[in-house]
Amino acid sequence: MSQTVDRALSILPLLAEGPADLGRVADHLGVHKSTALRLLRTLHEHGFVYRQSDQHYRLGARLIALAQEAMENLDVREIAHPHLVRLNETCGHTVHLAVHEDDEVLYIDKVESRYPVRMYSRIGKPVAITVAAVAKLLLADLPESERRAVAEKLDYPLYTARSTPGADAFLKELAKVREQGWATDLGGHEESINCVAAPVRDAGGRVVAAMSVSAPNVVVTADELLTLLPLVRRTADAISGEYSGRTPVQSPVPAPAHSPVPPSAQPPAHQPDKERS
Amino acid sequence: MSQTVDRALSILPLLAEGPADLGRVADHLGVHKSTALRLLRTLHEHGFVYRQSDQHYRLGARLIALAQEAMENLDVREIAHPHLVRLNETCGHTVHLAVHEDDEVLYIDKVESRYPVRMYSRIGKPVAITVAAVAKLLLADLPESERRAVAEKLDYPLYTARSTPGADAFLKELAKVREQGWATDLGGHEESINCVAAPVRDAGGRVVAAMSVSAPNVVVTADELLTLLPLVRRTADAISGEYSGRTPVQSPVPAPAHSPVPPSAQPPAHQPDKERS
DNA sequence: TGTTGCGTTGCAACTTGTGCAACACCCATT
DNA sequence: AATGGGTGTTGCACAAGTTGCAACGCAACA
Repeated sequence: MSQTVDRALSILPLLAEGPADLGRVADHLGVHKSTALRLLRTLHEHGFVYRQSDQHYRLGARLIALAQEAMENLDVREIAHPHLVRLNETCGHTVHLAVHEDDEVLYIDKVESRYPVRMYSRIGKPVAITVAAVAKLLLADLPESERRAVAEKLDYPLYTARSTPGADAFLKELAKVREQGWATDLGGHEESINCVAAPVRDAGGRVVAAMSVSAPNVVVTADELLTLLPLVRRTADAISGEYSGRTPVQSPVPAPAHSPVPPSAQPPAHQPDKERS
Repeated sequence: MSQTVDRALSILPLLAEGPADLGRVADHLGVHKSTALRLLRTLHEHGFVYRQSDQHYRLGARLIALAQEAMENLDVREIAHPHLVRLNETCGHTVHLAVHEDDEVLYIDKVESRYPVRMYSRIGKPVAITVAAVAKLLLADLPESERRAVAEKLDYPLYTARSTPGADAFLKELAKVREQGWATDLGGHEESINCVAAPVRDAGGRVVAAMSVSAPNVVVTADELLTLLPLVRRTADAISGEYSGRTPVQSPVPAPAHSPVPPSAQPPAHQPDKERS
C-alpha cells in the first residue's frame, strides 16, 4: 500500500540471506542506487541494518532487540491454546498448561475433557506441587541447589498411597524427570487419575511451562494414557517452537505466497489436520 | 531521511512495548489516523505487524523470524554459543556475549542464570556502555584517538555511586582494561550486580566480542565471582581460538546452527519456508 | 596516468503519500 | 428501539516527499 515502506521492508529479507552491497539491494528492488541508498540510510538510523566496514549491509541488532521484546510480551498461553485445543480434539481428555511462579505451580490454561467424567482443577489454582506431573517438569529445570532448597521447604501431603512421601523421593523423581524430558503422575494426587506431561521450552532451552493430559482410570488405563506420550511431547515441542520464534506462527491471514497448488486442487479436506504440517 | 519509512519504522518500537490500537499509533507518530492505517497495513503485508482479534496491533512473527536469521549470520555468536552454555552449566550464572556496533555495545547472546534471582538484560539491547565490563573491553581495543572521541561523546549517567563519573575516569579505566586483558563491573550499573568479562579476539588480535559472567550479590559476593576469572578467560580464549581458525572446531555434533533445541525436540515439522532461493 | 567500479550528492519532474471529511460500524446509554 | 460517542475505513484533491538522472568523489586496479 505504501510504496516506499514496501520497498524498505523488502530489503530486510534480502539482508537476512546474507550481507549485500548497495548495488545488489538496488537490483533486488528494481530501483536506482540512490533510492536504495536513502532507504538503507533510513533503516540504518533506526538500527535495523548495520553497515559493516567493507560497506556491506547486514541486519542490525535493533531488529534482534525488537524481536526479543516481542517475544517477552508473548503469552505462552496465547500461543499454546490452539495446540491444547487440537490435542484435546485428538484424544478427548483434559489438557492443562502450567507455569512456575513464586514457589508455586499454577494452571494457566485448561481444555476440558469431552468425557463426562472430569477431573477437578481450576485455572489460576496452584497444583499439588509434590505430585503433579507438570510441577515435576517445572521444578526439575531449576539448578540443583535451588531444587534442593525448594524440596526441603515443601510439605508432602499423602493424598494417596502413591503420593511422593518426602524430599528425598521428590528429588530423585525430579532427577529422573529432568533426565527423560517428560513426567507422569500415576494416581499420586487422586487415586483414580493419571497424567502425562511434557515441557515447553524457550529459545534458551529453559522450561517456561508444562502441559499435561489427564484422565481418570475409568476412561483409560494408565498404560493406555502412556501411549499418548509421543503426541503430548510433539505438541509441547510445537508450542516451544512457536514460543521461541523458531516456527513462524501460523498467521490467520493466508500468505500471499506463490502457492504452486491451485486451491481447488486440494484433497476433499477430510482430515482435521493432525498437527499442521 | 525518508519520512514515510521513518514513520513506519517508528511504529515498531511502540508496538514492542505492548499492543496498541490505531489511535495510539497515529498519536505517537503525530499523523492522521488514515496515514497510520496505511503504514500499518504495509507493515502487516510484510508480516512485521500482526492484527489481533480486538483490532490491536502487535509485532508480527516475521520480525521474530528475521531476527532469528540475523543472529544466525553472526558467526561469532554461532561459535561462542556452545562455550557460553558450557560455562553456564559450570557456574550457573548468567553469561553474556556482546559486540560493538555503531557506537553502541549490544548483547548478542545470553544464557540465563539457573538461579531464580536473575539480572535483567535482553539480547539485542544496548548495554550501559560506560560501566558494563563487556563495553570496557570492546572500547578499550579501539585506537587511542577513536577511544577518546567516543569517550567525549558519551553521557555518564550515575546509575550508582560506583558508576564511571566522566570521560577522564572512563579513559583511565579503558587503559587499565586494555593493559590487563579483562574487565569487571562491580556494582556500577546496579548496586547489587557484579560482572567479570573477557575478550574474544580474531586472528589479528583485535577484540571482536566480549563475554561476561554476571551475578547478583545475594547469590555470590564480588570476591567469589572474581574467582571465576580464570575460567571466564579460558572460555573466551577457546572461543577466540575457534573464531580465528587456530583451534579446529571440535563440535560434538555438526549441529546446523547454534540451535538451542531442547533434547526432546525432534525436527518440529520442517517449515516449507525458505522459498525458492 | 588512465580506467573501471563503487558510493554519494543536488536537482527538477512527478509519482506518492498525505490530511480531510464523510462513511460504516460497534457498543454502551437513554 | 433509537441515540450518541467511540472506533476503523474509504475516495479524493493537493502538495509534499520520493524518484531517477547525471555528475562527482574516491578507491583499487592496470
